[in-house]
Amino acid sequence: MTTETPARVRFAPSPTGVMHIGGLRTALYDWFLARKTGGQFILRIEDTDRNRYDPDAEWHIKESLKWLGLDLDEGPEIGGPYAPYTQSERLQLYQDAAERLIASGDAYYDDTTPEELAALRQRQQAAGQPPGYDNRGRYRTAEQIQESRDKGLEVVVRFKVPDHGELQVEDEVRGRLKFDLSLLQDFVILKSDGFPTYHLAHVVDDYEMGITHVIRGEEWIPSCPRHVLIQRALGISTPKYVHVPLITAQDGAKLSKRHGAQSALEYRDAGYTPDAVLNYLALLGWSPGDDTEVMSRSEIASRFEIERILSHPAKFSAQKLEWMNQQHIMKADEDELAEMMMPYLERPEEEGGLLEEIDRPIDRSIVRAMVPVLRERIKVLPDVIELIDFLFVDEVQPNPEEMIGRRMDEEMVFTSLNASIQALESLETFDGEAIEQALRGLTQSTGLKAGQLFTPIRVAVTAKRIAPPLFESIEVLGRERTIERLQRGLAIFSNYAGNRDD
RNA sequence: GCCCCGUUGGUGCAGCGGCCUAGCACGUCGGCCUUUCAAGCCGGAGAUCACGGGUUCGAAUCCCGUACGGGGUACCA
Repeated sequence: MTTETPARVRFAPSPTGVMHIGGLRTALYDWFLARKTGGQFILRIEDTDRNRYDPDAEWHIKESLKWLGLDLDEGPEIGGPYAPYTQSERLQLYQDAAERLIASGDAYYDDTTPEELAALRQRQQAAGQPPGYDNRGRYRTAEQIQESRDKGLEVVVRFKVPDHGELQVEDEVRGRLKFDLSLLQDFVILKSDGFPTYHLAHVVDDYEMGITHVIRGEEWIPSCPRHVLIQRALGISTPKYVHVPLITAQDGAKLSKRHGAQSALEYRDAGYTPDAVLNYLALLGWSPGDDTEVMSRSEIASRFEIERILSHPAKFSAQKLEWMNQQHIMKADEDELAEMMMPYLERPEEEGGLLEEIDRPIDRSIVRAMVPVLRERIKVLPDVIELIDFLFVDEVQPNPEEMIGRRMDEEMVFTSLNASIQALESLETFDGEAIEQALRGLTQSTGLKAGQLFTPIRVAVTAKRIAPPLFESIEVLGRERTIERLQRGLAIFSNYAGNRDD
């Protein structure tokens, strides 16, 4: 492995809503790079838009990172050498930077009102011209600005973009990007409320915090020259830029509510494991270079390379995610898997948990015992519920009709039930192996085929047509309850068969 | 409109000038196994590598156009 210098990377979301999986994927790449190079993974909250601020968002972001297991080295609350890590607490820094830019002639105060801007835009549209600021504020005098201030008009600070020239930016994914500066208008760096815009704030912070790699979505490419311009004017270094491709929905459009779950925690609630989501997301925009798909987080972290990040957008496939989840469930440690299943079983019935009548906390030893046969039968964790609920209730309600399987008659049902009751009663040790031996032996003595023998038993014991393997189920249910159910099944079936004959 | 990025089977990737009669995975179809359901195993269908020009002895791979898709064009990030 090549020796790499430790990367300092930051995940810098804006607290404006739930954490989208696109953002999560970016955080993932940050984390992988930090872990692989032995660097730091930093969380920075970019709350410079007071209008869109959502007080719940920060919690949601942290909860999402925690769930995925992306541990932070620095961030709000936990702190770090560059605290604070919330931009609204760092305003002085941005204001100082803006003043420095004004002093050097790279920025200026602008009192153009929103109304004027709107009117300008309208005129441009009417004239068929491209909309954009016309840099009119460049020519304001200090006196004019003061006058506006006295009148109570709002003043912003704009960055002065060179009128012409080409600016090149090195992107780690796409190579050299070129931009024509004559097409870029002067842009706001400090808003009239004293808050910085993204452009100023993140450039200042990335520098202050020693960020080495800026990993962000490709929607930032067009404004990248602004960032480099600010850096040059401030005389600070440019970090490595890593613009990662977008994640789109099946129809190629931006992922949204319409396309199924979008927030990280929704996937948690739906029963996806963190490892599977992490694995799947990692592959959406990156590949290890060979055909390996199912990987542990440490394997991904060690194989992760910026050079292998893709430059084209990836479509999110819920189907493949399901498969990935299944793969991780099948590879998981059995004790851990049982623990992972518990919350889904325990949650209230109306939230998809076990029936209300079943007392909580539920018996985890039952779940644990069934894990080996459950794991390859579920795609998401809550799938276990309908597979094993019969083990938790006192009584089941088998449908006698279902006891008559394919190529079976009533007589066979009676034979199966009677013979199995007898066989199980006389068993010395009641474990899966003994149960299997005893019941399989019955095919000889009764002349029934396996399917004919087991179908009535399955229905009587589980009241299901689709159930986990029988022998394990019976072992976990216990001799007494199994026999009880077989007898009750027999009674129900007799009643059914009797009525049917009449 | 203008600017930027992208384009390999339905989907996600491999491919970084000859080993490609384009490989893997998901999905799909058929079979085997089998106490149900899964899992597993075997096999099939599915791509003129968006299109058109170059460069080269040779291009999915390099260059240029076109088309299509996406992104940006805010006192939002």
